[in-house]
Amino acid sequence: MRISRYILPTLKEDPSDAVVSSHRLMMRAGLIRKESAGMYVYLPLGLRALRKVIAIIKEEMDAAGAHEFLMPEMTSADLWRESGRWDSMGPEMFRIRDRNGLEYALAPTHEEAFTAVVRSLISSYRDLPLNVYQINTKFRDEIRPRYGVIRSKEFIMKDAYSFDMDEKGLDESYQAMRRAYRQIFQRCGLETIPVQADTGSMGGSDSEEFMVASEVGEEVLLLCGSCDYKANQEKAEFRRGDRKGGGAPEALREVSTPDVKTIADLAAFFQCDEGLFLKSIVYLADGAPVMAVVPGNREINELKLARALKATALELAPDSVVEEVTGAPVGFAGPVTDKKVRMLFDLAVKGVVNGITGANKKDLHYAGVNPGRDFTIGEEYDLTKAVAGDPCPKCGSPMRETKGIEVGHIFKLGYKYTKSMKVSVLNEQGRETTPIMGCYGIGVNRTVAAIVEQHHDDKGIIWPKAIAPFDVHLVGIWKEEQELRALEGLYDTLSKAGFEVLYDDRKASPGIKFADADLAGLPVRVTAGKGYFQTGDLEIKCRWGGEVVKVKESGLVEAIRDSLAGCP
RNA sequence: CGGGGUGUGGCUCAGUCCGGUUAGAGCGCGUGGUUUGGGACCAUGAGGUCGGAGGUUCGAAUCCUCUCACCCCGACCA
Repeated sequence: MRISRYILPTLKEDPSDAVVSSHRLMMRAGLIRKESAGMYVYLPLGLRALRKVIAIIKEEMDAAGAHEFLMPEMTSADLWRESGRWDSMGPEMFRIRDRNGLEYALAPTHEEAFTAVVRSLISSYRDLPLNVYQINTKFRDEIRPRYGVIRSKEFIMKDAYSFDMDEKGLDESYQAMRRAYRQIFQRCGLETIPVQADTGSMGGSDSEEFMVASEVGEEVLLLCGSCDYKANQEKAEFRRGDRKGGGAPEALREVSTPDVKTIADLAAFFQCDEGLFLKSIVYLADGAPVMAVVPGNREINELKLARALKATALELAPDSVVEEVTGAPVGFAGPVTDKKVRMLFDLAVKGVVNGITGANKKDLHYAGVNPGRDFTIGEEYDLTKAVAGDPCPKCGSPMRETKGIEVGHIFKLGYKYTKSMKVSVLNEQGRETTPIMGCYGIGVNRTVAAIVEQHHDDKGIIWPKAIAPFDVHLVGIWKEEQELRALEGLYDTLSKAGFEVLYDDRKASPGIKFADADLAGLPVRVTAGKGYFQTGDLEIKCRWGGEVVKVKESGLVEAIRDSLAGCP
């Protein structure tokens, strides 16, 4: 491609609204433009990179035996009503009506749509297993789109759904996707951290997220320093064993604590470790009040709590409910009470000796609180967030925290959709059987952004060769028309050799051309200037580093191949 | 939704506090010329309802009210 006839609107300065490097560089290199908040235009160069990622995903999905579909992006409300998600999805789903008042969703995901087609396509166990996928636009009314293409309202996703006869089959489908995903990201030149993840309200057992470590990541990961335990914070467990307090159990006593409500206030007031307090927080789980009791030095992991409760909706109870449940203003709740409220205790609570907790009376706390004697631990779960430094649940070594961008997610869906949408096939015995599903997503746009995030320097992008929009950046530094003609020949040679060449034939100063080449970040740069016109010397430079290599035209193709081979 | 911030030519920004001629700079763009191995130089030119609406005033980019958009932090969300 000749740049003189291409669209390559590079920017010398950082756009004022881009705060992360991938967004900045994608704008500056002329890959994308913003249409409005959370919506982006792909310019030709950006589209080429996007298509490379898509091609790799397709190849690997097909190789794994999945079948590509193309689904409507506007999906009928009836479909969502069947699964029950028309009501449960909430405002993140765009809903529209046609002129007759019929309701539709701009699909944020396609479980229903795929389940419905597959239902019409299968009737026997012989039709399974089946893995179907598409690469298509998704719409989500994000509360806050940000980081350019990393979190947008409209994005491209590869979503796949597997259907199997039983859990064993599902596991095979799942493992096939685990392998495919590793292959896909590896081929994209993207180093990902597969972590154990929560399956959310979907239920199901296994779940793995493919994360790219990044300061701008929106998820927190806990990684063990010595074994292979990796989990996102929503799921992460940690080894228990901490005993708080000590000595002989003291008598339960009331302590006047006027206006001392928060854990920090309490720690200052009682002059003791925050872990000695039993923080008691009232939630509404599907509308019913519950009290969660955790050590004061720990944060509640609401996902773990919701899972323990098997609740679909969990929210902090409003003050009025707290007062009703505890009989005291907010800040004085505790498990030592006669009131009948469902209580869940974190695993660490039983290890507290002579703890301190709210007395369910205004301005009063109990000290010398001992589990078992002063209250009964009925329901005990892991309810707290793991943080950096906590011991690994597998090996006990301290874990560290990293932020990550989620680029892929695979999980076992279970029967949620096949049951609610009444999918069944006949098994070998001729009995109706409900297939079990798996679900596998990749955020395509954010994969591109993550690659840029992972591979760049202060001058621009450094594309892995598999994703680079072109293979070779041919920089022609010419003055005379005859020189330009000679460069055309060179461009022709390289194109015929099978390279995708971005050829800078512009009448511009060398500085501009080199700067643009660095920004665009194609893996191999070939420079043809004075040396070429005088002695036939060409220069090859790899964007990934290394020295400038001089070659003659006869050895050029070979040298480029070598250079590309040396690139990630 | 709460808090904070920004809207001035294609881009990055100054000017706004303290109202006062034809609204500025750099980059980019057009033309002519000189240049040409790391974002050249000279000359000349085009391009702006100062986000929008209303108001105050002799006079508004500047003050007031409303509104829209965008960015950041948080909340929310699977």
